[in-house]
Amino acid sequence: MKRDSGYNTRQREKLISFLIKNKNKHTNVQEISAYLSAEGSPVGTATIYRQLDKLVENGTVRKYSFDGKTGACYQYIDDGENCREHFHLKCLSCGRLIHLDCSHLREISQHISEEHGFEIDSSQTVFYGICKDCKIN
Amino acid sequence: MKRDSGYNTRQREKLISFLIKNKNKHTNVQEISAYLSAEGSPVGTATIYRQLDKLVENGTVRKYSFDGKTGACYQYIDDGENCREHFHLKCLSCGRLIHLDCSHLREISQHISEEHGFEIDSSQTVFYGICKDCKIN
DNA sequence: TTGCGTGCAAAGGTTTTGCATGGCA
DNA sequence: TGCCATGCAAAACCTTTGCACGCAA
Repeated sequence: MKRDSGYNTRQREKLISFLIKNKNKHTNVQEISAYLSAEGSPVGTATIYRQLDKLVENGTVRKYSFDGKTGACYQYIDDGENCREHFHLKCLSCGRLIHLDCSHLREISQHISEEHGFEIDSSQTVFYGICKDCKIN
Repeated sequence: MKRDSGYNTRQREKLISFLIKNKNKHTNVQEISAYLSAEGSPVGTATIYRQLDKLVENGTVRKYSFDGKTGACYQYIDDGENCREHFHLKCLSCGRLIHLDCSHLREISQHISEEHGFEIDSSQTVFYGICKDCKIN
């Protein structure tokens, strides 16, 4: 993972700083832009998109596309949690990202690989749905 | 399921006809519009969206929102035939969207629901990876 | 006749792109 | 100095909406 690729600009630092601070939730370009402006370090929208693209590319950030309507969401991924080994569940209601390490699920990769010839990249794959807590309410 | 709700207009018939003819694959508004125009029965984009909304509403059509970029995909749902839930595989290399209807995979939803209390929305969930063809090359 | 359906054009929102300028290494 | 990064504005897209007219029932 080439986390340090690219120049180290003020905009990039502010962006990553914000993403890390909000790594426990998903955020979007609008939110990022508003925050950075309010903080006195405005960053152009185009730049935000371009930086996010790179971060998604090198695995630092994960991108979620729910509805084309709402726009994409982004979330910083911690190095420590080895997210390549397990799957993720993203709650469409509360936005929580659940790390799911389950042997039963690991069979899925194997099955799809053997029977369908498709090699799943679990670091990019996210199951969307409604989590336990949100289902109750 | 109130399949016969609404007026029976020429536009609606042409649209449903096209959807049924392509029920084995995903289509989108652009494709629908182009086809109907080429066929000599052009239908306004707004009308297509409005009709699709209704069809999705009453369960005749399923809507998929993968990438905000590509726009939404739609698929006619047959009672009994292809109305079972299925998953999608998206090749990160060639971009192909593979439509995967497999009983083994259907267990996944059930497992995650029962063991982890998470209700998967298969219309939003996509497995990312490398497809058979791209793996060879 | 009634009121939903349609088409057009305009508006809305997100994301991308062109181009000149700025700034890291 | 050589490139990459940035910002602005414009463009590209997909989708929705307003409004007058058309048409099914």
